[in-house]
Amino acid sequence: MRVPGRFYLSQELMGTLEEGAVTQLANIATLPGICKNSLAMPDIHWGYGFPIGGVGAFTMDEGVISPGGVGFDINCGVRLVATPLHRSDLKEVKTVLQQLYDIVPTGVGTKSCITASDRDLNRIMTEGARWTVDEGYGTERDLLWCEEQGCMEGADISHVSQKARKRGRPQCGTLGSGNHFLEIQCVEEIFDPEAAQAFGIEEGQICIMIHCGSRGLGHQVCTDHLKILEDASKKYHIPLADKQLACAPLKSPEGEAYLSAMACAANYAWANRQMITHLTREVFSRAFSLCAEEMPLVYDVTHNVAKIEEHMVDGKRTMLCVHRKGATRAFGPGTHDLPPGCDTIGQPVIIPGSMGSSSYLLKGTQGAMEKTFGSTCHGAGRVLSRSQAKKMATGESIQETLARNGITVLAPSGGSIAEEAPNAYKPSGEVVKVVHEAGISARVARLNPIGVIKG
DNA sequence: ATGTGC
Repeated sequence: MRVPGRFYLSQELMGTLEEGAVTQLANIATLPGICKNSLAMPDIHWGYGFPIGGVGAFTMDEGVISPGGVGFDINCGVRLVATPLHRSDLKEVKTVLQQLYDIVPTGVGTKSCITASDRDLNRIMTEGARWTVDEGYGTERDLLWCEEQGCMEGADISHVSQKARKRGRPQCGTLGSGNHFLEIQCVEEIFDPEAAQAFGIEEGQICIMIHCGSRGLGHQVCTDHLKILEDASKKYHIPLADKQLACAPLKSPEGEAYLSAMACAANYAWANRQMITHLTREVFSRAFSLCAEEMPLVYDVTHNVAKIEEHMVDGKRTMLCVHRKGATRAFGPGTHDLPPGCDTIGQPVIIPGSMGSSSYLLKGTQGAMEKTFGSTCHGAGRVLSRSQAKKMATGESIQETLARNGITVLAPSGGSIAEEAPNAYKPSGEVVKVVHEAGISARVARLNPIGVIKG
């Protein structure tokens, strides 16, 4: 190890720590150009190369870029959409949930209501959410309340394969599967009234949370470039503790090619979440006569990406490539890329809970800038594998249990519910408590699900 | 995560 590995965990979560994930945290610290520490958030679990919940920052001169530090679902992320509705306005959740389920394509291999043309796809990959808004599916304001305004610089479509394009074309505007979801939630608790007001959130308010990523396109970009970077690791004589850490110097043609293809996939994911936002607004417009302006975006975060950012290292401003894999940016007050009116507050941070458990709205802090390259956790984090979870309970029994707690769940199959059982994940409240107490983000609000659409 | 698997 070139630097120490550091993780954030509580006594309560110690039992969830997998040895393999700790090894992966150590492996990150062996890579060239690693800066200060390899880091793990309290939702750490075993992943491909990097652990999920892992953060690694690398210097531009000596450092590397690794697809294993981003994940297969490039720009998997979460957005929160507000409504003017109060919980008392939503007595019958089943009808509106069914309408959402009917309009948002859900599950593996599903196709969108629109198939993007080749020219559309070029714009989706270079302009991200801007494309969706320009097509009439959203407002200018949506872009302001989105990390990077929903578009990452440096996207070069020449590094995205035809295979990736073919998979991506029919999928813009689809939810996907696994832990991806669309939830109708209610703001249960406000911890920080000033920040909640700045973010446009109040107690009792109905919101919609959308969790999804770059679908088949991002997956294919990752697969394609892993192959290229496996060869590049040998070419540049980078010793790998694990083949899954395939990487290339940031300043190499192979490294730059991955970064530009990754940006294309990241932009696709933002266009995708924006399209799903539009579909959601269509349903609420019909059911409650609400226009898009009455359903503003609270914020949109990515939790699977690598970004070139400036950070203070030993008192010096330093450009770094920060890999966040199952980790969320949590920029504090006075940083750049904060949404309107949030300069003294910090960026909104959205932490989805597991099915049936609370999600959280946090804010970024100065502590995150000092300790974690402006990063925090991304969610609950798995404790049971999908196959283990499936053996514990049937989808139907989980659905019944949640229904008794007033939560309606719609999913393509019982199996997809069983894989995402609440007990397959760490308790989100405990994960959030750790990042709050460590000062790497701060609680603003807690939201509880009322209706869940699982992918 | 994924047209789910060497």
